[in-house]
Amino acid sequence: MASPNYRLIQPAARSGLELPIDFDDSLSQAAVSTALVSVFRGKFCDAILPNRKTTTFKKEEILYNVGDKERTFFFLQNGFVKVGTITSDGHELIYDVRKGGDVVGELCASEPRRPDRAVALEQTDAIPVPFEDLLEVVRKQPDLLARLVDVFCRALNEAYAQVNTLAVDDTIHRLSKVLLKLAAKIGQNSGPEVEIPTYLTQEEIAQMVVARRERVSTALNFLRRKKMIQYTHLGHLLLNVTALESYSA
Amino acid sequence: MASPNYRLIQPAARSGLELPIDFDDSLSQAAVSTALVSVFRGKFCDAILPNRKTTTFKKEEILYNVGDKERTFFFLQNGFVKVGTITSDGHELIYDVRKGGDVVGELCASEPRRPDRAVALEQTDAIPVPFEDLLEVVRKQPDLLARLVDVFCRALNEAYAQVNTLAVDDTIHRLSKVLLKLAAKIGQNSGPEVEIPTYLTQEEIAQMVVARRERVSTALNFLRRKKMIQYTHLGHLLLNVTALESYSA
DNA sequence: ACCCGTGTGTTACCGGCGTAACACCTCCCC
DNA sequence: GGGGAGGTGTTACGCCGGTAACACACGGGT
Repeated sequence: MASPNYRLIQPAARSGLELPIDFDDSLSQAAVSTALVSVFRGKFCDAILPNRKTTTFKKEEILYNVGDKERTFFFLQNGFVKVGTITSDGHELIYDVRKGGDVVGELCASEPRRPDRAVALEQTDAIPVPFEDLLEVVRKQPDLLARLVDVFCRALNEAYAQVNTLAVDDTIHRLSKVLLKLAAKIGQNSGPEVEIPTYLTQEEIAQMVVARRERVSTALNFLRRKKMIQYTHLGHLLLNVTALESYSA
Repeated sequence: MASPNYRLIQPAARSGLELPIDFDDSLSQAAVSTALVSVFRGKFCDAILPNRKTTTFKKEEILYNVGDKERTFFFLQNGFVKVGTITSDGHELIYDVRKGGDVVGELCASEPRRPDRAVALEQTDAIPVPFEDLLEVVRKQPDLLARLVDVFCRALNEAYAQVNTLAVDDTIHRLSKVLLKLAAKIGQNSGPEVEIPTYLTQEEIAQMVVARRERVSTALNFLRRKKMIQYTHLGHLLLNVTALESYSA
């Protein structure tokens, strides 16, 4: 498990460290999560989470795995988690990344065995809640119903969006969309750019893009040369969201 | 809008009309829908549908379209409907096919504008129900909650399954899986085989497989030569489900 | 009877991406 | 400090599948 080991690439990237100039401030809205973030915040947390124990998962630790039979949702308190599966040919595939405030594990609601898995990207605190408990709370507080439905519906929308991009986009455009999705879901404003506040290997990015790591490496450097992305000293990604949006459109 | 215009292909297919011999009777379970079928049947229908008007949609007619703003679910009474979208490059993409007993339109729950659309494949009767009415019913009859969640969760599972197959399978394997999904969702037992009881053009099948029509044409004939599929006199597909299953595994 | 619209079957070409193979870098640990 | 492990960067090769172009089949309308 080594640290960010990218090396600064060729003259093109090395020669110009100044930022692109065409920024506007529509960036702020990009960092507003469209995900499950805060959907469950507020009333939901108040109704469900008190008197429950939080569990801490270390980096790389598995919250739940493919084939697991317990039906529990996890309410993330902080940290980052990747949600995905292992494909039939044994490779990992990442559907989504979620952070504190989000819920994971919702796919267990209709299957006896989980088809997916969730793994901590950083140390993460989460509160496991049995699905039945959740239903019970919603039954007693019907005003929470819309929020529960919303969680599923948003996930469904994202899944279809993924199908769409797989159907029409090439690797670079899919990569751009993955980066924008990360910005929207876990990004933090960092000056005029948006930072992805966790370290992702190229392999992991490739598992989100659905492409080989080698292609993603080349594509990332293409975007670096275009000044659409750069790295922080920690190897975190720094995204020029507006540029990426106009590129991936 | 012409009728089934496939032509029987070359010697290989023409010379042998006898069925493959290795059938067992595990076929029956293949025709059991894993979809939204009958999830909403029974109590749900009793609670929601009485006193509502059914609308009839002719073949090719649109139940709802991309961009629509009304939030209504449609409870299908009979017929067949394709659910999909129009991609950014203007091509159609089909996520799913549903039949009488299923619900469509659930994606409107969290978006102001529909990202998807539903089109009748045959004449279809459907009962539109505003999403708010649905929530109201569930709030009053909390025992329906699990079923509502189940609808979304199954759709989510299927969407991820689609992502998985796009990530790992080539065209022929994706085609096999599409056919098996159709068998499971709308298939009818017809002797030892399962019939798809509506006519689908190769173009439509291609939109489900996510591949060009030309490739699907070739792939279908490959499967015909292998005796894994055949056509009825109406151009309906007849599937050797066990053979397809062992092939696509 | 003819034509045209729609659907199917097939092939040649070429581009994107998976595969394989390798170089180099950084960190960690012995 | 040397080696190994894990991560990144790059290229040559080959195949799958998109593109384009065309032939044929059928049915409906004039």
